[in-house]
Amino acid sequence: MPYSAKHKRATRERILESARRLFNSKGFAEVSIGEIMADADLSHGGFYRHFSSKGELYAEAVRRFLCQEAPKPWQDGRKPPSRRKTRGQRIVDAYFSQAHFDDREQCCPLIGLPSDVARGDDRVKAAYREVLKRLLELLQADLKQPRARERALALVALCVGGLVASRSLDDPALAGELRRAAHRQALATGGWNGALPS
Amino acid sequence: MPYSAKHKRATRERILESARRLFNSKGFAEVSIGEIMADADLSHGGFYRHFSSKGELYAEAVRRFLCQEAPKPWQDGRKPPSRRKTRGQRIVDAYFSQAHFDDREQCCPLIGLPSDVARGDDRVKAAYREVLKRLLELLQADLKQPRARERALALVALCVGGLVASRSLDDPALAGELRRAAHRQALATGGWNGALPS
DNA sequence: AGCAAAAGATGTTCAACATCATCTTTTGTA
DNA sequence: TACAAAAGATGATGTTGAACATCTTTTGCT
Repeated sequence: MPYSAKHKRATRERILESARRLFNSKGFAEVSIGEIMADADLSHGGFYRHFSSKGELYAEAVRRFLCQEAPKPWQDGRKPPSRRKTRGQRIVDAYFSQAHFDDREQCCPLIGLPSDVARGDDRVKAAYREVLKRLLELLQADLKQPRARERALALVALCVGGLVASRSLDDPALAGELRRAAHRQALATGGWNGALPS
Repeated sequence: MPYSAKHKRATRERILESARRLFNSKGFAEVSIGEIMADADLSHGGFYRHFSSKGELYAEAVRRFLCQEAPKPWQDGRKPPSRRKTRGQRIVDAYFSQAHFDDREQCCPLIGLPSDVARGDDRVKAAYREVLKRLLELLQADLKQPRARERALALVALCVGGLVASRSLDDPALAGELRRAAHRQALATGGWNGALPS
């Protein structure tokens, strides 16, 4: 048997990785298989050795994206971990950071592909739900206050809305204002207070 | 000159109306010109008597949609206007209503087409900004409290995020919970309190 | 009524693209 | 080193849809 099984898996990963980035920044219909394969340094024809259709690739790529545990660039902890912050606050801070705002490819999938998810098949929707639930549970666990769940839900809405809306604005000043206001509100909702980074 | 100028304008409106609804529920790439023209009871060929390209139609339709003043179904005031509510609260209540959630075609454009706007041309982005600003100003004017602008900005984020995220969920119970939590939080942020309608 | 000009319908062209068939290259195994 | 089987490349096919050319219908005007 030629080619190690490892190689095939690695190639498959390369395709998925390219697909993930391209779909996330441009959306399903705006990306062609040829584009994805070229991005992965392959010819378009080899595609069907790995996936049976564009839709299957999409579901798989989005699912990977939504479920991957790997830390994103905007989640790095380059700054001193600042032990004064709770986990929830760190999440919120990362979420509203300029880096996250700017990162089209690695951003939180909850905001990266809202409309495609709505159109996607069941597997995609299920993955979206899982990710949202995970974020929700993280936040909820952090809030010791009464009505923690409701607050956590509101935080999710604030995070998603703050980023989605500001992403859509062509006025950087207004976009920044919106993002920071949402951030500040999120900190208040979480019961976290202090200076704003980013 | 055959056909009254009125007729042409009316036809153009029909096309725009069909385009608006279809684009809003399915997105740019997923709708064909033929589909739009059929929806408007016209053949695809006549399209170019009114618009020079699909992109132009899109920009125009979205712009119309974003800027139209006509009240949407979910903004109706069928219930007793309840003079206890401020304008801001009425907006927020309408925004988070079940009817608004369900209304794919007439929903607030800020949540209806987030990803298409990001890809759209400058006119589309400018229109999006205008709408968001208008909503922001409405809310801000309603908040007499200190930091009214910041609160209004946070409200916008809550509204957009609450709807976008819950729209993407395949679990109706969780979606409803998220929507109601965002609603409740919005009421608190606005300084409005009272029972929740839906 | 007859005409002309514009609206709308019908059909064509062209490009993009998903899918697939087939050919070539690579590499593990004997 | 030779072979074979799978990976990957090349090229073909069919479909879709945007854009456009051209034909037909409608209707305001004389």
